[in-house]
Amino acid sequence: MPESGARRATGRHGAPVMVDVAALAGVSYQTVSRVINDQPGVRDSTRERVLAAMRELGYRPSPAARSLASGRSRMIGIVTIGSDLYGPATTLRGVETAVRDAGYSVSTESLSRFDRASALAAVERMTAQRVEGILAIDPEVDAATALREMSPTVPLMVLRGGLDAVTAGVQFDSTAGAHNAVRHLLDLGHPTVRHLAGPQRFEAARTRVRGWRAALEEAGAPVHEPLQGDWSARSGYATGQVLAADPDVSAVFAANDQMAVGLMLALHEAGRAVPGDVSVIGFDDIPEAAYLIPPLTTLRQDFIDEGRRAVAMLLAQIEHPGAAEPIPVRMVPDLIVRSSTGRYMPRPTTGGPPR
Amino acid sequence: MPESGARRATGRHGAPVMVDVAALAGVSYQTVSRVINDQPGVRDSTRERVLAAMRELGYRPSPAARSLASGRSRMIGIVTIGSDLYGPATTLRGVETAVRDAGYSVSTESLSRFDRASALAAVERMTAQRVEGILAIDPEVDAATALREMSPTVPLMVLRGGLDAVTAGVQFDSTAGAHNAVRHLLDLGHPTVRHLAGPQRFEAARTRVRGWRAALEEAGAPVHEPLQGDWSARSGYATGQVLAADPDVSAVFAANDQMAVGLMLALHEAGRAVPGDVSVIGFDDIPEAAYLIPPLTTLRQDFIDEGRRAVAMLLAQIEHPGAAEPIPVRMVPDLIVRSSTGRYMPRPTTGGPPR
DNA sequence: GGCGCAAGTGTGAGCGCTCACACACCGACG
DNA sequence: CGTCGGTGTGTGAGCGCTCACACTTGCGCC
Repeated sequence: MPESGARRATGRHGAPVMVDVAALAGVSYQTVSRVINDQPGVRDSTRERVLAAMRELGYRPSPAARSLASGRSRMIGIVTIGSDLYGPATTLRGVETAVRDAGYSVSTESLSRFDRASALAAVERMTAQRVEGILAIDPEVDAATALREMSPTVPLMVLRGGLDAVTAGVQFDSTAGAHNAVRHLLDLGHPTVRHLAGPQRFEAARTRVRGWRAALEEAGAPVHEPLQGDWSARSGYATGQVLAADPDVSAVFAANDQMAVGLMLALHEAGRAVPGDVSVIGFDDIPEAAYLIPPLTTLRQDFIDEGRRAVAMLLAQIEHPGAAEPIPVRMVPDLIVRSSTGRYMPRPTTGGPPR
Repeated sequence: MPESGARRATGRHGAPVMVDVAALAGVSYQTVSRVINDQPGVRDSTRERVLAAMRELGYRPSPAARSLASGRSRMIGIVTIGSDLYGPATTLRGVETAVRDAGYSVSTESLSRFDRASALAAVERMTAQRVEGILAIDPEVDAATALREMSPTVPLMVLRGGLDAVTAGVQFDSTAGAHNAVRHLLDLGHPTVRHLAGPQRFEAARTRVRGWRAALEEAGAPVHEPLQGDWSARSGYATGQVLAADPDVSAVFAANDQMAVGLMLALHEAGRAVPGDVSVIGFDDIPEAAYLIPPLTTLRQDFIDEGRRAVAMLLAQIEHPGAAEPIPVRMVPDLIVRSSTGRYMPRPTTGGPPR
């Protein structure tokens, strides 16, 4: 005589387990298992009964037991550079959501520095956790190389890790963004465009340099050595002071919005108006970009979508090992024109007639 | 005759398991288990031998099996509001690091909206994953209430969730920050300070309002109704336009730096100089704050440390259930004075004698 | 009417560990 | 010199599931 409604629990730790559900529903535990994994071969009426029993007991399958018995953890490891940077942080959000939507759980690790050593250590920890796949977001270039060279026990996908080859089948091409930024400035009449680059240990930074250089060369404009920043407003300010001192500078493409912030302050302090004297363009479209003084022209990238697609590839790889030629995917950021860029105004030559 | 050096593997899925290590080391699996969990009662020489065997085989214990057998997942769930906001994001980093350092693994869930329903759903999912404790960062106030009311099967800690009571033993008092911000402005001679508040469904926003109001009342300064923003630069801009139109406004305290960004643009566009006509103070000290035009005076909070302390409390609660009176912890942010705040300058009265 | 066959259901074993013991072995004690 | 109590080690069982089967039914078929 089953005391229906009573919350019995057989499990050592109090929670109801599969046999409890089975007993309540009057079936074997195997049938319960079939229902949980919604496998075929269970009569609808039976399924309903099992479902009801599960609900009544508040039963939830033990992930540990499932994973032990099945050999599958249904967990994806995400390793990312944990920073204040808009790009990686946003990509992470997209990736996490996509993974979870696919029914996997996520183990995230945010590295303060995504170099070779920490990459390897992180992957090591992920492996120990028995993840079924690893997604690396924005590793430094040498870290990406190390990851690729390592024989991975699980599918590994590197997002924005550089090189032409790719681990898990996609290759995002993002030179287009920088190219468009420069094109925009050139179209505005600027003789050339200076570049405030990100740290070259990141592929995203290299990509921007390549796009910038290509656009310049295409247009036959002079190419000055890019200045080096570290993504921060601080570095944008420091290099901005250098740029501000050069009267020939009329347009600057910063590799991200944060550096553009610092750059604009340096320009402002030097008495050079934006966009009157110097046009500035950023990259990323951080939420504040539209509210800077002046509102910043920039490029918006769909990080969420990028993350989503990367996840799709990774999961495909997990679920159907083998297969899949690397598919090149072109990421074309949108140019958001605001007030920090304007027509080229030749500066009045000292000692000569203006204009 | 053991073929030492050979990578044998008994496990169904290829990886070496405990008995493999035991065989190689010439002990029983139980001894291997003792070594892994570094329990006492193993001779040093034996321990060494086991360790060597583990290394040779590249053995890593199966978390699923451990957790199934021990009933402990050694996993902490973190639920947070996943946004571009500096505070929660930074706190999350501190929390994650602290949890991992304590030898637990982390399951993070970033909610786009941390309201009642999503909070409950997230906790539900965490519970299904069998986490041993849950840490909620910056839930909306009603979500915090719901979490507290729910009978939690595991220790639950709410960070910045408001109310006076606390779930897991700490109570962070952060009214001091807002108080100091206002005090600073008052000391500069401003007759009063307007407040650009964050969304009141967040305790952090309410806290700032309380601190602001208290400081004003203490000083006997007039208290105007705070304006409502939503943490974004966008909303700061919108409300900033209102403020800019009021010639009596000489000092504004924004509940976060992002809103201050928008506010400053609105002021600028209205031709009101910062800090000449209006002083602005923010909150959080985002990395860009020092590079805005003008560099923003703000309050810096040690989010990392806050996270660390919260984790310590949670883990204490997990490891020694019961015990622990709520300990009030006072968070006193540092006032970072930059260029967006200045002495009060009475505006020239139209038609009357100046000053 | 006995056969095959599908659909639905149950049984045994085992995933890789930890727990609670049981068992050796050693020196010290009366 | 037998017994006690430690210290180190091994044994049995079982955690809550999934896997690979084996087994029932009911049905249409020759």
